[in-house]
Amino acid sequence: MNETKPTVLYHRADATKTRSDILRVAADIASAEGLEGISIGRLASEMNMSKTGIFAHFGSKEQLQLATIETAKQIFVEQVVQSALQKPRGVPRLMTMLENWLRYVDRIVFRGGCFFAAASAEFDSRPGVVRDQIAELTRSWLVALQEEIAVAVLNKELTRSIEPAQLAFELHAYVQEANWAFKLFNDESAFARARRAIRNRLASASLKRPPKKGQ
Amino acid sequence: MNETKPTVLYHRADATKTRSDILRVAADIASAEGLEGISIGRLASEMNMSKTGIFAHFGSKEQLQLATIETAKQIFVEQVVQSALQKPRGVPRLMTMLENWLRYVDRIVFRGGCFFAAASAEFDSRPGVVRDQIAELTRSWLVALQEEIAVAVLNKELTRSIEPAQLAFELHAYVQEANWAFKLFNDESAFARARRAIRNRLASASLKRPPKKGQ
DNA sequence: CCTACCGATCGGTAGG
DNA sequence: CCTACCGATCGGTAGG
Repeated sequence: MNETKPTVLYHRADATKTRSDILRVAADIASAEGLEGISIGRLASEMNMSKTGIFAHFGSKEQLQLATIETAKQIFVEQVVQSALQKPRGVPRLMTMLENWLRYVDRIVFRGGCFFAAASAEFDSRPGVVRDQIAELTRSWLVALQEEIAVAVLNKELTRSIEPAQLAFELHAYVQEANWAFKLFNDESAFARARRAIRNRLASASLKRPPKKGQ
Repeated sequence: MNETKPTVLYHRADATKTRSDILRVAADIASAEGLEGISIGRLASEMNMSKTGIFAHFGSKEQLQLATIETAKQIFVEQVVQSALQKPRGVPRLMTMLENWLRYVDRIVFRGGCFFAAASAEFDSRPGVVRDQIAELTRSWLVALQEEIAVAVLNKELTRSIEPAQLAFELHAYVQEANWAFKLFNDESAFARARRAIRNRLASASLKRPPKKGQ
């Protein structure tokens, strides 16, 4: 079946490529069907490889899950974080982070929506290193939002009565809700709702002008 | 092992009781480990019954999942909805619904947090009747919030510029975020954050007084 | 990277 | 409600 049949040794470059191919497939499956859903047999058939061919790259299912999370993190950074780092700190960077996140969900970078939203819901009641890793990465995203808010306060873009952790909680809630509604109801308008919520919340937290009531 | 060994027929009342006992265990497991996590074998060992003893009550795993959702719905109505129906319509009832929900998560009615938050994240990418049922029940909770907001606007408790679906999106986002943060970070303070967010949002949407900026 | 295999567990059935 | 069983699939191992 295979065109090349390596006899004993494998080129390290090929193995690295194979590994990262496996992990991209794994991350996509995991976002939709869970990190427990990425069975080694399933990956094998999807990659046209033997089970042990997959297994050899990771050594255990838990290691496979951890490697999948690492891959998802790289994709997340690439899609959501990187371009925001070009923006001035404070509100502009904060807005870009949130907007990038919404578009990353809308563009279906992962079939199951935000990888970390799915993974954290799946593992929040399963103690272990997988859960710990998911929590740590998610925490650092929340902290990044929070730090940008703190900068915005220092810049006087936002009133100094703002508590960064509180505002980060609220803004993060909006985007998570958009992911949730989009996935569960197939409802594109969830993104517009999240954008509106963000805009209003930042307006009411800004010094510039008194917030318009209601909407 | 069992004290009573029915030979051929079973009292219908006993069977009904057994069924509901199975389903309460199933709902608790499902909230933490997913609706796919409630295997028939696992339920059998947890209930000290045979697999077919469990199976006979439902006929298929999918029917078991649907019955588990129905049980979770009853528990949700009992814990979150019922006492709110005693309150006057509009803002008082809305606040009670949200507060009951936060306490239902904090009190760990289900080991995995809100049953429907867990189930919707698990099934949002798995088409079928299970997903449809989860979506429908969740939708009706969102609509209930929305209707209470609409009443509050009619009552002039909230400004008429409020769009109920938008405000429901935001308030629902806060409580979901609290469940998420509580489960993932074991962080009790998430409830206080949600309460603060709700209070501020309703204040800025109310006619009574100009919202305080920031907090 | 492969074939061949392991014990455990899955949902489900036959028959009582 | 039970025992006894089915084929499929799980994570993982032996040996190459």
